[in-house]
Amino acid sequence: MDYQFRELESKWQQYWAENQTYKVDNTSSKPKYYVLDMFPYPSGAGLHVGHPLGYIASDIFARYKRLKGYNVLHPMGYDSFGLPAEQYAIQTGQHPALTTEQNIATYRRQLDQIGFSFDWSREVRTSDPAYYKWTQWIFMQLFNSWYNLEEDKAERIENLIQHFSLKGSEGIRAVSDEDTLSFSADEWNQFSERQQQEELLKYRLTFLKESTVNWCAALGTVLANDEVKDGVSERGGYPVEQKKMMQWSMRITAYADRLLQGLDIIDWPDPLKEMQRNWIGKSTGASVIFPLEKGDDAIEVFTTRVDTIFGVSFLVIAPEHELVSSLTTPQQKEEIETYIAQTKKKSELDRMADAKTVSGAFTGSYALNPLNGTKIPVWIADYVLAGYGTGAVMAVPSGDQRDWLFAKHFNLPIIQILDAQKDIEHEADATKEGRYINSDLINGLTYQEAIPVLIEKLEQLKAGKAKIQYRMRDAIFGRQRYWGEPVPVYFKDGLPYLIDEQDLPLVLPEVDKYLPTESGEPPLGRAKDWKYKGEYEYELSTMPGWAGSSWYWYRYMTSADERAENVMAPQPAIEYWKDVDLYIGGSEHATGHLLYSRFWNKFLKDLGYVIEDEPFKKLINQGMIQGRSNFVYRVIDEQGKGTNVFVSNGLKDQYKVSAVHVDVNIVENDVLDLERFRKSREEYADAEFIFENGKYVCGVEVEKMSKSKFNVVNPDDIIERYGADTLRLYEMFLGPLEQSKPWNTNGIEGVFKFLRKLWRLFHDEQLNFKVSEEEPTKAELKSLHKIILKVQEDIERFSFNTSVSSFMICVNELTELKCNKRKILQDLVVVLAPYAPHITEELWTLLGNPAGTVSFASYPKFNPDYLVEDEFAYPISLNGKMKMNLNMSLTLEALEIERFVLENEDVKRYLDGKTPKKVIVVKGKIVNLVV
RNA sequence: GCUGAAGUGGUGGAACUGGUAGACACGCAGGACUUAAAAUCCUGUUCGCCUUAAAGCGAGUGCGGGUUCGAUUCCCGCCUUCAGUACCA
Repeated sequence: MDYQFRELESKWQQYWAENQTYKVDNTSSKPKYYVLDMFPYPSGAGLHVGHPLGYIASDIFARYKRLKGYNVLHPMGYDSFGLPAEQYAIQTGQHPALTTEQNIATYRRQLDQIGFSFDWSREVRTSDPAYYKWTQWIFMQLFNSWYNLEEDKAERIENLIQHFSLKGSEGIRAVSDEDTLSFSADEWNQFSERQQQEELLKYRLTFLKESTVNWCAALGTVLANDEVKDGVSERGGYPVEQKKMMQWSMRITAYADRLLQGLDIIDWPDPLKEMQRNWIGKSTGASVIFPLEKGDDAIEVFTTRVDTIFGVSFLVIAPEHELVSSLTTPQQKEEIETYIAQTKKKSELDRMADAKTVSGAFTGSYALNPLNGTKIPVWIADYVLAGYGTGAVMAVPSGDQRDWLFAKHFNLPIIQILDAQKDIEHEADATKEGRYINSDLINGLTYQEAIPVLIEKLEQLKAGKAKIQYRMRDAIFGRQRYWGEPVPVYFKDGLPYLIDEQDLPLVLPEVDKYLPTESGEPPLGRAKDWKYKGEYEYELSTMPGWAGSSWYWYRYMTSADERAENVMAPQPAIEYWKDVDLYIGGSEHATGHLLYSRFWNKFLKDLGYVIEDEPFKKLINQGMIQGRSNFVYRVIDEQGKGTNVFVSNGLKDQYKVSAVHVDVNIVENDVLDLERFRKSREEYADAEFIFENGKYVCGVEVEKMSKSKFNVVNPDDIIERYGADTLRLYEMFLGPLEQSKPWNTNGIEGVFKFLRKLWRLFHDEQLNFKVSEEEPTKAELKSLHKIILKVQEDIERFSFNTSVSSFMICVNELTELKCNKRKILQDLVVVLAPYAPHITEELWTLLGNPAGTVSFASYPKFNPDYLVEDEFAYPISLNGKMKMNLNMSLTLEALEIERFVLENEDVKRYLDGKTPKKVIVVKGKIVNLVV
């Protein structure tokens, strides 16, 4: 039989499904290995050829680990809450659950035909109430916890309440809001319920807070910082403005330092770790309090260069700073108000674009340098951000370029503070070298010496202390949307309370429309009779997209039928699987999903629900698959109108043309299929062409893969034409997994030919299955063991593309050797099985093995003896330039090699009578003659 | 601006710890089989020079330097592309 990939692939896919071949047990004597893919949002467009790239890689890895004797967990599911389904619901009135259901069915069908070894009994969907019950449950745990800095971990809120009632607020070191009260135990006990709850809210790890949020009017919701790109929403590109709103937040900042430290122990790509470090943005410095010249108020600043404090010639506070109005003197009032009005008008985008122009206004008031009492003018300027630090900076023009520009612009003094600073008349010099001058008590000291002196002095004066500042903000945890997890909270007297645990899940109610209410409340406000215990108002916002994906890998640890109703994940399962050994996904989740997941994981660990500090031990980023668009060039006539004449790419410069996207599916190797082009659109029906070399060649450009660019390639089409094994191999063959690259179907024939060639090794001329029982030759064994070693090395360093080439080389060699020996082919089948599971399953069965067992065979043992050579064709180079090869025995030592080489006639000819100055011999590698 | 990644034939890419640059594949050209096409197979294919040919010579991994017997690989400077981030005090 010929290689009938269609029959063969569907046969095995059916077999695997019916026999639950990839169902995994939570008890096994084998070591565990957990391979996870970032789960997809099931969009209406279905999978394009770029989506499965990472899944194929992880599947190869999972299958390889199985062959290596591991018990492998490789699950898949859907992040099925999200905006697109809701936007679609708004437009069509169709319930997002229905759309989502349909989209998942499409995804499932597409995934199934690629031949993944997923254990589907463990599937999760974040929008399934049985799943989001536990997302809500985790929210409740967060609400019922606070962060104890003494223990450096989260604890139950009961501990805090107990402490308050016994000792008051004394001795509590917690991550909390700024405005916590100081009280005695008696005072606490006399607080009303309301006062107590209000106070506790300042400590809870999820809490309600008035915060400035990114409000996206077009989407009708709040967005997290990582959902806003360049001042517009990441999804849809709508404008985003700053707005103050009461919002649920997550106290992720409590974990900032642990999130930072954890990066050192996980095996992730460095750029990704770097992104997380930047996002967390830890800076070490000091807070310094500048008392005001008049009144009792003071301005607190954060600085990383407290050593420059004697170079401070003015303070700058953010226009939103709370002291602005009290600082503004009557004479300056108009100027300040004009400036504030002006900055308010500027959008985020303008502010960014405008980074170079200096602007600001003087308040008219002065502060005092706490160390020497110097009078310092206080200015406002929008380069100081209200949200970072204290919203105030001490300006040191001689050491900071921004301050320098400001000082020059407004004619403020520039004070030199280090003798090593040079040319501060022309720009700031941020050096830490040299010794201090003009600096009072640190004059003559170095940077290293000055810091402790200053910190001590500031503490003594109660005017400052060493401080660590983070850029990361607490995460806003609410969206004014319908299609998300309801927050399990109701309100009594305006205060939030959790619903009873036994009332979980709080199921998403039905609404008549998926739009905000007339009074501007979120869509949940439309739900009829939706009240807790028929009485209390529920929270109307829903959880953000990242909620459901922040713990899902634990849900996979048991199959659907084993999932006990009363736990997030059963303890024995967590103890067995522990963490994810390999996580594959895109780097676009660097500061969102991957940070939030680590945060929730650490929290769950603090409370003792999970075991590992870090959830994802090793992570690989797969590169993005870009689209590769094709263009035709329409000739424009003298009137500037488009004609129906199209000119081939190579000749387009001779005409006035406009480029038009053409569907890549009617183009092959950049040559246009004219018939299909004419049929593709009515206006093209009588198109005429100007050819080059008798063909119409299309132009090419790399762009995002999208429908509007007609460059989407659907895996279904590839599978229909070449089969899933070819698709899998080709996606890997395209290049290194981690590199972004455009999809180009042009080379796929080569991979397909390879599989046919492999098939033919097992068959005679008449395509009858035929293998020989003869003993293999040395050459055949060498070829086999080369591939055994190569694939093993490649997979372990995630270099899947090089394995595919090596498979081709191996099959080419075996074809050349006319090898059809069972002892070679059977091992080759196992080595190839992770990459091409269908054809290998078939060949494995033809070889007489029990059906469906190749996945659990043993990876062949590599024997280095078969690769030992007795001879080597040494490259002989002259001054490092390769000239010729000379065959020599590998037993020869350096001196013998040198003699042999110098006696060779051809070498003598190259030397042209000269004697080499030096002869470099590297045994088994190279000979280099230096003349 | 800062941080990170990358730059190799017509194309995707290989060369893993400094040791034969261009493996493997696509495309292209030529050939075999065929009435023809498809499929399959064979040969060639970095560029330039020289040559009827065999062979030979020279250049060559973004650019300019350096270290080394030897550099795609290490070091210094620069250019370009992509990604992240953006007045972070």
